[in-house]
Parts: sequence; structure tokens; C-alpha cells
Amino acid sequence: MSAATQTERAGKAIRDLIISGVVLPGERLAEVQLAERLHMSRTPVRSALNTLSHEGLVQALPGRGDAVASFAAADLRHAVELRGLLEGAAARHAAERDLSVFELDQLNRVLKDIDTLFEDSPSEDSAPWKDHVHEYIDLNEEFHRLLVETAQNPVLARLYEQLTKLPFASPSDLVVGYWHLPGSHSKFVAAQQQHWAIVESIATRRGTRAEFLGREHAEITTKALDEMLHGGALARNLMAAVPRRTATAESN
Amino acid sequence: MSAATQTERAGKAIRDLIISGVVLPGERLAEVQLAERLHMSRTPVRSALNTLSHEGLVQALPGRGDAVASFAAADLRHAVELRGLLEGAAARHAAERDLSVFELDQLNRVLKDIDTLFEDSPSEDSAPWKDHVHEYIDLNEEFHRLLVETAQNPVLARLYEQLTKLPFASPSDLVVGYWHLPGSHSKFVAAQQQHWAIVESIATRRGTRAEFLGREHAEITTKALDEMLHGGALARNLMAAVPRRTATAESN
DNA sequence: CATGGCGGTTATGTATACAAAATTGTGCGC
DNA sequence: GCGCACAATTTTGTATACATAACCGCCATG
Repeated sequence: MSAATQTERAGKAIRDLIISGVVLPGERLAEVQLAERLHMSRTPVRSALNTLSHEGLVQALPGRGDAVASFAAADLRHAVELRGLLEGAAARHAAERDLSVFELDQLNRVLKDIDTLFEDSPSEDSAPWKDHVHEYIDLNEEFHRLLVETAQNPVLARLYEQLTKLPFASPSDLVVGYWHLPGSHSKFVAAQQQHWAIVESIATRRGTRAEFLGREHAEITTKALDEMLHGGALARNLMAAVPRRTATAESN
Repeated sequence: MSAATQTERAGKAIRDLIISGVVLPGERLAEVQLAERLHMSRTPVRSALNTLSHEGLVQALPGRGDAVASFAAADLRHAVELRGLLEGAAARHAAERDLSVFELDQLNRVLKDIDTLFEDSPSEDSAPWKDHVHEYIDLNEEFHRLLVETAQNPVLARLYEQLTKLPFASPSDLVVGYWHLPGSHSKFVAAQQQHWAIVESIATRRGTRAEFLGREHAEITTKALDEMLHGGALARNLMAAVPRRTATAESN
């Protein structure tokens, strides 16, 4: 039907269960229970849980299966900061190596597309602003992906991928929730200016500037994160480590 | 016998097969074949391969099992540089937070122990120098482990762990091969001075200095790595991506 | 009443049989 | 002789049965 293998289906399904908050942080994930719910055998469930534990979404308990991982607010901030660190390193690597005009064009084109988006809605009150969220997310992710790819550093790319597997560390994870908040428009415009500055630094081979711009770029996300945390706009089901019994039966 | 579960045994065994060069980079790792060799069923082998692919030692081929991962010389350098980046971040975090005297004492004590080692053999010609390798490795690893732990940043710690799972990215992976090369003594002494400088920066809350010292500290390893690469002292079985047929039968 | 062992129960760990997919080899047609 | 399709074989993916270890309540005992 949807995915290729049962294991992939299981991974997606369990991830959704966690992110949507159906299962809460700290809660045990029993194989049989999951297998029943997903209408498959324990084998692919087990395999998926193994993968998810490596990705950090579930915590493996030695000899006692797995539980949903829980994160503190500080963890979110740290993850974003680390993404900035890695993207900064990527920007430096890109700046310090010989990159083709094609690669630079790729980066420029994505940023031009984002510019077009903002020209189309120059303020928060503009009509198309609201509808542009997903276009922006796609383009933003494409830019960050390109940036890491352009560094041509497989080890860095791997580490970056592992970090952004966390459901709040990816470049666009918070965008959808922040887009509609008042004052967000200027933040995204500022972020886009940083995008341009990063590419300019890369094009002119200024590695140090590129690195620090990459790090500073993450600060905007951190700011947005803090606003969302204080305003309660962040309905994250991953954070509160509320212990809850397994409770398959609702008899009480 | 040795380990707790078959899966752990499989993981250890396969890792050894790869690191010792029994199986070469790019070579396919068939489950049945491994299961036979390790005298167990496919299930724990499969589980271990899954884990190893997340650690980066084997590469998962979608739908076609796994193959031994291969690394280029540039990958080794990049891994070391990234370790410096993360240790620098850890040092900064440690410097910028309120750490207890106990934590500082722990760091100081490890460094004092390393000092004792060097006082015991002040030059390469000193008698006990050769025998101190493993003591140094233990203490060095303890220091780097403590440094990351002191940052109190679980996301960073996780990322660091994932990076150092690579068999050449860990702080002491190259030490044993470099120890006996001429001129290494001064390098280790210099590294130890950087250790002290890092702890001093942390103690005096100088985060930026701590971070850059952490990054610079990795440069020594990079230097050592280059020497070993040029001198052929690095008998790594992970690097050459020699394609080889599966060849269970040697009939031809 | 607290505690510690004991057995029932449930969960994970492992083996194996079977299904499906991919690879390889082979033969047919051109 | 070359290429393509098809079948044989191998390999991975999945289900299920069994083994083993962890958990939980109970009862005996101090």
C-alpha cells in the first residue's frame, strides 16, 4: 500500500504515535502491543524500534525493550545550537573548497525562489502570506540540505542527518508553528538575509565569516523557540515526562 | 559465554571481522554466511547489522543487505576535525555553566595522573615510555569523556558518541600507532599542555578560549594522522575500497 | 508488619519456516 | 554474436513458535 516494507511502515507508524502524542514520554513500547495495533508481526516492529532508538526518538532499555524518549526544553535549544554549529562547519568547508558555478547557482536559485515568496507577500497582512508556509518550508529545507551537501564532507553530512532526525532539530520543524505568530514575518526576512550572506561568504571564500553566519543563523530559531516555549505555542508531546501506566484496558 | 546476548556477541564479532580486515571494504555481508560463521541464527546477526549500519561501520543497501563501509583519508581527517568541533562546544558549555568543585577536581585529577606519567618518562628514550601507552590511552579517554560529560548537554553527548563510534574518530584510536614513532613524545606533551589550558579556561569561565582550544586540540591528532598516512604507519583495513567477489567457494 | 523467596505471568531474545524480492544464469530469438 | 526475457537460485523480509529472562503478586517466615 503505502511504503515498501513492513519495517518502514512500522517505523513511520511508531514515529507518528510518538510525535502525535498518542504514546507519552517515558511510556513503554511493548512489541506485541505495537504489533497488534499495526497488524503485523513482532519482527518488523522490533527492527523499527531498533532504528528509532538509534535515531533518538525512543530509548532502549537493556533487556526490557524500549520506551518513548523524553526531552527537556534545554535539549531543544541545544539541538538547535548544534545544528548551527554543524551548518557553520558546512559553510566553512564549502567556502574553503573549489566549488563549481553549478553548485553556486543551485544555492542562488533556491534563495531567489524564497525572495520571490517574500516579494509576493511583503508583510504579514499580505493575502498570500498564510498559504506560503509549505512552499517556504520546502525551499528552506532545500537550502539547508544543499548547504551541507556542498561541503562535500560525508562524515559531517552523516552527523547532521543524525541530529536532524530529532523531530525538533530539523531546519523547518518549528517553522509551521511560528509562521502565524505576530512578528514572525520580519524574523523570516532576517533569516533570508542571513541565507544570502552565507552564500556570499561561500562565493567569496570567506570561510570564517561563513562559519559564524551559519552559527548565528541558528540563533533566530532559538529565539523563535523561546517565544513559542513561553507563549505555550509549542504543543510538543515529547517534552513532558509524565509517567503513565501502560493501561491497555480502560476498565477503571 | 562472554557477552550477555547473542546480538551483542554478533555485533562484537562482526566489528572485529571488519576492523581486523578479514572482510574488506565494499564487501557484502550476507546474513546466512555470517550466521554460519558465528554459529547462531540470522536473527541476532540481522539485529547487529542494523546497529552497525547506524554506527557507520557497515553501509545498508536498501533491499540488498549490508556491505562493509569504506572510508577515504579525507574522511578520517574530517572525523577528527568534527570531534574537535564537538569537544570545543563541550568545553564552551562547561565553561559557561556553574560547575561544582568536584567536577573540576575530577578533571584536574586525571590531568595530574597524565603528568605523573610524563614525569616518569621525560623523554622518548626513557625506559618506561613504551609501557605507558595503555595507561595514557585510558587516562586520555577518561579526560575526553569527562569533558563531554561536564558540558551537561545530552544532545551533544549523543552526537559525540555517534561520531566516536567510528573506529578512527575516538580520541585514542590513533594513539597506539603513533606512540612509538620518533618525535611523538613532544606531541603528547603538547597535547597535555592543551588539556591543562582547556581546564584552566573552563575554571575561569572563558568559554570562547575553551572552545577554540578544544578545536585546536584536534589539530594535533590531524598532524599525527597525516604523518601516519604518509609514512604508511596506518595499516587501516577500512580505507582501501577494493571490490571483491563474495567467493565462499574457492573453486576457480 | 516487614521481608524475602517462590511460582505464575508477561515480556524480550532466539531459532526456524515460509514468502517475496533480487540476482544470476541460461536459452531463445534476432 | 548480442540482447532480452524467463527461470533457477540466492538473499532478504516476515511470521511464528519456542526459550529465556525480567516482573509481580502471594505466601511463608522472621
